[in-house]
Amino acid sequence: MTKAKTEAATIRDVARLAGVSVATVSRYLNKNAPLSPDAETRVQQAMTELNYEPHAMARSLATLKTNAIGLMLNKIEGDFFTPLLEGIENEATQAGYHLLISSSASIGPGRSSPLGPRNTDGLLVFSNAVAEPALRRLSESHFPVVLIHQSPPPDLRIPCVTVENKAATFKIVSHLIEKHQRRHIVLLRGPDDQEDSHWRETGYRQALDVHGLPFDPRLVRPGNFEREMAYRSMKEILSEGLPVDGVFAGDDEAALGAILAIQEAGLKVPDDVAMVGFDDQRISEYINPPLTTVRAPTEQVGRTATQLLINLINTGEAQSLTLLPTELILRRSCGCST
Amino acid sequence: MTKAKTEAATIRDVARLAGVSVATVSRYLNKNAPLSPDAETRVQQAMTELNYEPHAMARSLATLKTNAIGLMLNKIEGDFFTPLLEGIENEATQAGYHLLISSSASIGPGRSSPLGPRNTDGLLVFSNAVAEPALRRLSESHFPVVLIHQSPPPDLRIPCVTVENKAATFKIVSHLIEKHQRRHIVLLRGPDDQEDSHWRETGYRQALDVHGLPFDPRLVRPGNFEREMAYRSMKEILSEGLPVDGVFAGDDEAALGAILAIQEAGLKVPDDVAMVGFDDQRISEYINPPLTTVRAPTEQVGRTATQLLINLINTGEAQSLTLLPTELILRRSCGCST
DNA sequence: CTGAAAGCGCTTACAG
DNA sequence: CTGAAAGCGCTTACAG
Repeated sequence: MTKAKTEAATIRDVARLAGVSVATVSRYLNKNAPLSPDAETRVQQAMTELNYEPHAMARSLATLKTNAIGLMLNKIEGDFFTPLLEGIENEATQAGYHLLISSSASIGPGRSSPLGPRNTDGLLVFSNAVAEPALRRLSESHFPVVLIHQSPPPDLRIPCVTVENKAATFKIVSHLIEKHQRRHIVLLRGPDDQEDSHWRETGYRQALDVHGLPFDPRLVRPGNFEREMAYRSMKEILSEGLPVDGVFAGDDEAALGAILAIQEAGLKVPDDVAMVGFDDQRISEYINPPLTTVRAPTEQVGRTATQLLINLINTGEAQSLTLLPTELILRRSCGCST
Repeated sequence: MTKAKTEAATIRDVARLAGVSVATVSRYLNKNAPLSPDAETRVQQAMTELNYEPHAMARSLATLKTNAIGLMLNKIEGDFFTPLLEGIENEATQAGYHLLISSSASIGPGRSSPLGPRNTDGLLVFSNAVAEPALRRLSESHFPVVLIHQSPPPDLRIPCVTVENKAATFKIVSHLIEKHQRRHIVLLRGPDDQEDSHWRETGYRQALDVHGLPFDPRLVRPGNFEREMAYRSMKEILSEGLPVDGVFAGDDEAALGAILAIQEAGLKVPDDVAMVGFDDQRISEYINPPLTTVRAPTEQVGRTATQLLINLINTGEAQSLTLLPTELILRRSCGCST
């Protein structure tokens, strides 16, 4: 066992060396009360001489503030995870907060969440990483929570930040219809338990609607934001002989699988079937043909959510819904020549 | 301000309700002393009735253990970050530790590291995220630290886990020489302050050496593990008219830039110039031609480092060097036909 | 402007 | 097996 902790100087040591009381040192630390210049310099000196650093835990216990925020997510994976975390970590440490991370995948079932009021001042919850009952409990005890890419249950006022899924999907599907004259556009749906899926489906339907195209349920298949699933769905739909001239794949990952299925069927992207995705993963620019897709400001999502959470911690208030704008990235898979 | 904390039940509430002393509840919690069955059930009941959860901070203060480990890195970015963190987070929470993350990039200069003996039981340090003097201080106070992808200063015994950079590079460069008869192989060097760069350079030189090829300093250029830099270096070397028939790019990112430069010069990969990288980024499989490279077990690096750290915390001992094996991924850019 | 003292929620010798 | 009490390192009314 290490003894590092017992060797470190405490506030009492500093007080003794400076010839002042513990309270005075504390006041110097927190700069929350006037101090004589004399005392100030003596404390200052003692602190540097002892190489003193306040003990975070002790301070937390005394103030009932932890100066930490927590991030809960399902699983650490995927292209968007890094920029999301980068945004969060940046804002958090800039605001003087520590960042605790926990993925529910690695918590054994049954064991309760390791992150909560006991060790954080507030929580960032990504997608459906925290089940509704637990969310409800947190919310009812007025514990600061901000949701990312998921809206709260209708009766709970928990702030949420996400991206313009619906509008972006509307735009990209409309692009297929208007610019490239596609009429039979497949939708590869995302997983049911992710809210992004639903908004994207809504955007897809709206785009058909506005352009007077009929909604054909046979063109809607599971894609699950996965390459494999999308591949199989696409294979299947092609084998059924339905007329298909375009695909909104749900996300880029699914687009990968769908493109493969199309090419294996001897058809061409985009000539025979135009393809669009969502996310703008890094590889989407490199595949053949390069993928037309939607870029979401993921780092910004992280930053904004963190700012909101810190606001919520400090003031008790935060905007309830933040929708960040997305950007259409036109490449060759839709038929554009760029 | 939230009042969540003052509403939560404390150990005292549990004791009162159960009709026992605070000490008894504590003993039940820690299961570190015999307890009468009667007391046990009463405490048990009181705890569930009050929905009691021990306060982590208070416990930390009393035991001088934080039950948290910290991860320090320079910047949250890149393809390997996600698997690394996944491995770390998994091991940490499985062992009952919290994970604190801090990137030095987001700490203002001057401000001291937010992670240390005050709020963690041990630190994982990635690459050169912590400067040597600070590392020395930690090590001298016997604070548990494990280094990732970086060895300690020679006089410090800090455990380190990394991958077989040298052996892997030796193998992949030898492959270029033996299987594809390349004789003029460029080395695009990584950044000087990353240890990986040096081992890879050593592996490159060894491969030339063993095969009786002369080392030509004109073939060694800065690549910096960056696409842009590699592109420029490659452009330059090609314009100088040196005979070049192969490139070890340092990493995949650099290979991207180098391939572009070669193709822009009207040459073919791999026919005119064979290309190999290091990392096996996700896109490396999708580029044209698909990149031959080295795959490192990044998640495993994270897991192993975390296990070592926890061992170090508990026993004071840990293996000083762990070298994880890598895997050669043969694709078309080297001339293999797969 | 400054100090003595109580308290934050826990753990752990020390007695019994 | 169990309780009273001191202590972990800080902060913050309360007096002065």
